[in-house]
Amino acid sequence: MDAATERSEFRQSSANTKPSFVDMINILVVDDDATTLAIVSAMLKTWSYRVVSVRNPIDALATLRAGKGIFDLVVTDLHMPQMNGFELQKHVHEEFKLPVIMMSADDKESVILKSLEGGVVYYIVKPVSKDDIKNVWQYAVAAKKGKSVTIEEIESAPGEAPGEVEDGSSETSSDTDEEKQEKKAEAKFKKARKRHREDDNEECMVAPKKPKVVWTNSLHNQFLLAIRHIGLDKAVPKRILEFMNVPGLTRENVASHLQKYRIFLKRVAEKARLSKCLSERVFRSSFALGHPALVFNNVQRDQYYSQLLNPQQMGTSIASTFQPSAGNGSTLALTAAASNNLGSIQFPNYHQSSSSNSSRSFPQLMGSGQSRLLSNNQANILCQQPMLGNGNGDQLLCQANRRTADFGVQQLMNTFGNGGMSFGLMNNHIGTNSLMQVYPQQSQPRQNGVFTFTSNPFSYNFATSRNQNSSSYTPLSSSFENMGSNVNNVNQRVPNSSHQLVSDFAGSQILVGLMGSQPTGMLNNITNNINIGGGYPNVSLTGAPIGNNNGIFNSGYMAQLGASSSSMSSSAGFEISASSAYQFPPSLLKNNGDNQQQNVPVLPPPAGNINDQCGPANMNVGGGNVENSHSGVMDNTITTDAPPTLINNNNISHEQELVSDIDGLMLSNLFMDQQNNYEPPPPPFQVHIINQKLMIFLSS
DNA sequence: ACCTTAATAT
DNA sequence: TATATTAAGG
Repeated sequence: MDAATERSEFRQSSANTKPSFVDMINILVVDDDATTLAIVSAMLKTWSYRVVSVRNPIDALATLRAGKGIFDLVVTDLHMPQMNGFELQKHVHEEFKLPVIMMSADDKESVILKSLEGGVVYYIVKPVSKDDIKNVWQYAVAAKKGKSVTIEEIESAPGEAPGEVEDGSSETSSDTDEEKQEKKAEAKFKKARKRHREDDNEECMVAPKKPKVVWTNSLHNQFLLAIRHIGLDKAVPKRILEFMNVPGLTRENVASHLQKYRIFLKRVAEKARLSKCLSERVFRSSFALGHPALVFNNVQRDQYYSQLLNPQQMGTSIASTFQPSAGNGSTLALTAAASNNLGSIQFPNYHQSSSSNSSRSFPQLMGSGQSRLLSNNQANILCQQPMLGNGNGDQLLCQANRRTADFGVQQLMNTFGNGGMSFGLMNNHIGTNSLMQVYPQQSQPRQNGVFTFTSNPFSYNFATSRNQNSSSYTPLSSSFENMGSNVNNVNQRVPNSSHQLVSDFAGSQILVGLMGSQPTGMLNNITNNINIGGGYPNVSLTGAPIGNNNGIFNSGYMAQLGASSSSMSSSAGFEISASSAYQFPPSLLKNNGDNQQQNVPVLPPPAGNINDQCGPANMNVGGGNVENSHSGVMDNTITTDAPPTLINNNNISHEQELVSDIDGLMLSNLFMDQQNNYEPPPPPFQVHIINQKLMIFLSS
């Protein structure tokens, strides 16, 4: 590759296109896990890199020795039996002076920092995405320039082009040797590039263009890490740049991004200020939100399938893209009807029976647009959760997992008096009512499983609940007279430290309702699968039993996918929640004598063909026993005490049938428009629970 | 010298 | 739309 070729290739990269010379770049991939190794290698190859993969660090070093001079870059796993990635990097650095990229599922900041400080040029949190590795050529090029430019540097003309930022840090900083070395290489890289640009000017008078920085998730995370490390108040472009230590990245790039980030923060703060229900504690909460890395397309899903089979390293990437729906025009059309100050909820796609209520709209999801910045990775200062709410102070806080400390705080603030958490759907009379509560989604260990959604259940999921000891229930107001209440085991359990995954579930895209519970007398241990291959199977749980360590499981699932979409970025908030209350259209209610229920929905006519694998019901919303043991208080409600049980089309017990009815109703409604026409189903998606992480796979 | 902000360009 | 650039003021 001659200089001109490379130069033009470099320019091509300005449009975020991969320069074709990557097919000259030889990458050694090291991972003891064959699956990951294969995946990463394959991904690299799709970007036209030359790839050699080895299963262990020893082989890696041997390969490097055997092919001395061939390789440009080493991509290695961190955790390997013979020698970990750190050690391998040291060896590679000492012996071959090659740049090393680390991969690991470990997204702990400390580990990432240690890696970077140790000289790793780039840290990729598994799962590795194609985008993560698309541009690794930059590291190879940077390193090569660092070596080859030395002589040219002398003859190159001094002076910077406008906009080109001199890396003054290399002289002034008190960095480690490794850092200095990297910075040196970086500076050389820049100078080399600049030199080429000058060549351009001479040769063809084409104004050179720097490659436009694409703020990939990982890059953004590096940015956030830097800010977190430096402190928001002291985080200025230069320092961020120094900390990020990304070859080719300029201070202007960082400044631009920082500007955007600050605008975002301001907007979030302003939104919050306007929300009456938002107390500071909410802001301080660490939400398990926006872990968009958990939302995958098919390709990524397939990769995860592989990893599912090799669960050695399932981690959550801190790299995330968080794109709530409201930003792309898919406003969630929830309406809240409230004739009194207690509020109620109306779902948009069925008839609301409580005619006395006047409707008012829910606003859009908060945090649309630049929502990646909202994602809850550790460096997100505000850890803000997007939320629904209306101008009347009603808030639907989509809260996912929270840290232990927050529970304490939250509970102190909770004036509902029923042991529940005071968020979820709340109105502006917190403390004076105990109507609607969506309980916090708590981190609970859960087993792997795969939900397959072949259509789009469209519902919100609200809860009333019983308290910790299951002895009393949150009363429902008359304004909810038609609302079924799926009372689940919402007893709270403060997750222990090992469960306090802030990244456990996505927040705004995914609100997970896998709520565990302390064992109570009313709850049965659960080992059942949920709706496996039968019943109302469009939500079929085809995986292993889901439950927590105590065998306790929530009894309700609902999901909401706000917009049908074929891409991650335009997908709307997805919600799965355990506890649920639902308002049934009166036409679909019947009196179920056996259960003395006035509000038992009738299964509506199915849409389309029904067979054992498809039907109007797309989710199994709960299961187990349906009872009405609280008629004095909740005489219009259905409660499900037991965890979900297998629903079998061929042999449905009475209780199960009831639940099935609910399922059918709910889910069929989800696809009915106001005229009771069924809406076409959205693209299929899947929900996977893998190693306590919930992932949504959207079809692409 | 660098940062911030706003406006505008690409 | 996201990022870059520029200009002006601190």
